[in-house]
Amino acid sequence: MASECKHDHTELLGRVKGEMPTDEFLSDLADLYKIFGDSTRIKIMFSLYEEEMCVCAISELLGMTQSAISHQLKVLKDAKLVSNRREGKTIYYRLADDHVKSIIAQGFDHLLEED
Amino acid sequence: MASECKHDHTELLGRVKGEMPTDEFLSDLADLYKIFGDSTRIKIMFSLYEEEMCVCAISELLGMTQSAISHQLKVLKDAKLVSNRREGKTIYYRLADDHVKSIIAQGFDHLLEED
DNA sequence: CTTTTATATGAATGATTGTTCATATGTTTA
DNA sequence: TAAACATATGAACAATCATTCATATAAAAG
Repeated sequence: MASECKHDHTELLGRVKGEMPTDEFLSDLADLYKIFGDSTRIKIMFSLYEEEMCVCAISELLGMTQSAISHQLKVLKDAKLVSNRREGKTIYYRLADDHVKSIIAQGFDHLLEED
Repeated sequence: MASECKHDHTELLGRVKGEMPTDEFLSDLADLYKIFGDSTRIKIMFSLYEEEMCVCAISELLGMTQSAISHQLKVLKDAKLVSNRREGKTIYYRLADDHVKSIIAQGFDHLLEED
């Protein structure tokens, strides 16, 4: 399956391989970024950046159905990127921790700092 | 299309809306993270973390076909996350800048710091 | 206890996307 | 210039996934 070129990479590959995390770790890392890689979810997380919001407020803000928002909130919650609390019939969501904020801010800066 | 709940969110929505970037910006942000959200691409970027590598070395390292690697390198290059140089028949790829490293490192830390 | 309100969820569908296969491009060597 | 080598790329296929629709759960109000 792999390449069939005639180069000799044994030295280089040995070095690089030694510094690579496990496949499992790298898959987890990809899965984490995958969650940030959807504009609906990004918008939800941005909405929650400053304060908590209930589901219907988010769906109103984004102009999307309550169902679509609930599905994405579930994805975010399963990934522990948001948490929630119930108050009567209403459920309020908030960002899980400051780490989420810093990841958003990081990509934000990257986009802004492009020539 | 939007929610039809009876809550009054006008005040909240006004506040949050004022701090939200444009849809276009948030889509670009999602697109950026989408690129990090694939384990093959993450592995490629990690491979290039310390030093440049040619295509066949990467495909040998990851145990994947040259074609698959080339396709993903194109995605990474279009997003300006990697750049390359030619040396005879061989083409060497490297990370475009330190921003890519810091984004990777950020997610890395997030995974490591979980309970 | 029935109705209303707020949210969650399963199934279906359409769109996106990663890999493969075949082939093309570009460079060196014989 | 013909063959070998390194990489790129278009088309096809399979798999993933975001949204929709219908419906379920759960709490409050009447």
